[in-house]
Order: sequence, then C-alpha cells, then structure tokens
Amino acid sequence: MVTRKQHEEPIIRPDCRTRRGLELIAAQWSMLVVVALGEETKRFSQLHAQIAGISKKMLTQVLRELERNSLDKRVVYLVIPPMVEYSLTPLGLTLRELIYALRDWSERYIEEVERRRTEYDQQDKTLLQEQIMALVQQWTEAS
Amino acid sequence: MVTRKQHEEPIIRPDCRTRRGLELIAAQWSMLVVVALGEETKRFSQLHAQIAGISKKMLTQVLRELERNSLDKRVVYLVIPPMVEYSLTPLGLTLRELIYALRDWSERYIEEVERRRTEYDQQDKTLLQEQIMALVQQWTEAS
DNA sequence: TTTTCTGGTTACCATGGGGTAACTATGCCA
DNA sequence: TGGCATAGTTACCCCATGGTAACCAGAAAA
Repeated sequence: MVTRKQHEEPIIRPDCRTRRGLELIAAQWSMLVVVALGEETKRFSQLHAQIAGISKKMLTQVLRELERNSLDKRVVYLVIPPMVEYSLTPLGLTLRELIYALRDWSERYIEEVERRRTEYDQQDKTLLQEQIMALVQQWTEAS
Repeated sequence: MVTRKQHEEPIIRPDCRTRRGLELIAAQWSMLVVVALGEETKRFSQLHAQIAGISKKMLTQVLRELERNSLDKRVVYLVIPPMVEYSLTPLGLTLRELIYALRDWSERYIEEVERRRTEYDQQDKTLLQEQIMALVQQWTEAS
C-alpha cells in the first residue's frame, strides 16, 4: 500500500471555465462539424452530405449553437432556392487547430486503443475462468 | 453569390478513424476524468470528490471504459475497506496533453464565447423587433 | 401543371442514458 | 453492540435527446 500525501485537490466545479468550455467542445456532433467546416466556406447541403448520418435537425442545431458562440458565421443569400454559407470565425479557427490535434491522435492511436479493448474483453473472460477454476479446485480439495 | 469549385469533399464516414476516436474522447465525463486523474495516481473516492456532480455509477462506468481502452490503469488492493487506485497509462498521457490544450483554450476563450453568445441572443431580439417595426410601417403606409 | 431544388421547422415518438437510493462485505473503533 | 468507511453494483424510473417524416416558400425547368 502506497503512502500518499493527502493534500487537497482543487475541486472541478460545474461552473468553472474548464467545464463550461469542455461542455460545448464535446457536445454531440460539434467537433465533427468543425472538422467538416475545415478550411473553407461550405453550404448547408454540402455539410449535410459530408457528415454521413447526421440529420438536418441536428446539423441545424449544432450550426446555430456554434454561431451563437461565435465559432462559425452564417451568411444567407436571399435567392430562390435558398443558399446559406457557413464558415469558421477567427475564434472558431483557434478551436479548429485543437480539434485537428484530436483528429490526428485518433488517426494515430485509435486502432491500438481498439486492439487493447479487444484484449481487455478477452482477458476478462480469462480471469473469470481462472476464478471458476480456483473455486473448483477448492471444492475438489474440500471433498 | 460566390462561384465555387464543386470538387468532391471526402465524406466523414461513421466508421472512419476520426469519428471512432472523437467518439470516445468526447464521451460524457471522460475528458473531465482524464483531467482529474491528471498528474498522479488517485483513489476512487478522491476522483469522486474532485469531480463535483458525477455519480458513482457514472464514474465507475467512465473509468472502466477508459481502462478497456487502455487509457487508465486500475490497481485493486485486497484490504478492508477496499482501496482502488487509478492512474493514466502512457497512452492516456498522450491524450492528456491534448485535453490540457482544450482546457487551456477554455480558460482563455470561454468568457469571450459566452459574451458573444449573450450578444447573439440580444441581437436576435433586436432583429425580431426590427421585423415587427417594418411590418407595422407597411401596415401604416397601406392604410 | 407538376416536379425539383434548398434550408430549414415542427410535431410526434421511442429509446436509453443517467440519476437516485438501497444494498454488499468486513475489519476496526468506540 | 453498533456504526463507519470504501468501492462498487443493481433495480427502478423518468426526462430529454435525437430520429423520422411531413411541410414550407417560390422560381425555374420539364
């Protein structure tokens, strides 16, 4: 057993900057939308096509939320049929770089992570088996 | 209206590395747990106290998931009362650095983001008001 | 005349994610 | 004798998230 200094850790309060920030960064779909928005201005339908599986409802919702937070900009052209263009703001660009880093991390490590996960799941079964065998042995010795 | 090259954007498929990675990074509470785990080994109760508002159920769940993915390590001491220590693995440490970057971004920008958000919400009301005034004016001119 | 094209919005509905609280084992301390 | 402490686990339950699909305007093309 390790002796440990019991110094007080700062509590991560629900209202601290870190949590407020991570909350909006990690929101459903939002990092993907930032990645999709990427380098250039995109139209709604382009984004919708690019992010496979997102519904129009969610895409609208996420884009609006990013816009509220001044992370992207929405430009409406008053034409028919409608045309709306989205692009990252300077603030959004600063965030984009960090998300790119996460993307790169994923590209580099996700397969290792998944391999480890598979191992872990198999290992669990092995341990269970070992426990069962230990019980069987106890039972054998007792009888 | 901007003329645009219609070159095909790569589709972000649901099964691509980026999405598989971002999915586990952005999972509920997981980034907070990584931050809380931070520099040193921590006990379950320490983490639970440090991350205000997380339930034991969720904390267990997230720690297990991180462990499955080989991002943290769990050491059980067979004593009573129980004692369990968690720490980041080398793989977890690589991820921690990126999450620290997100934390720093939050610390630096979240207040600006929230200020912009407030402005946006007020601006919306203003625009609504303008629209109403425009309608009133039309009505006045017509009558 | 009808369909199409875009960028939404809305109502409806089902799923499940996550909170709460009770329960566990067992040794130590009062 | 009776709490108390730790690290969970489990049953129960409910709210909210998010999907689906229908609907919209209005011009242009077929």
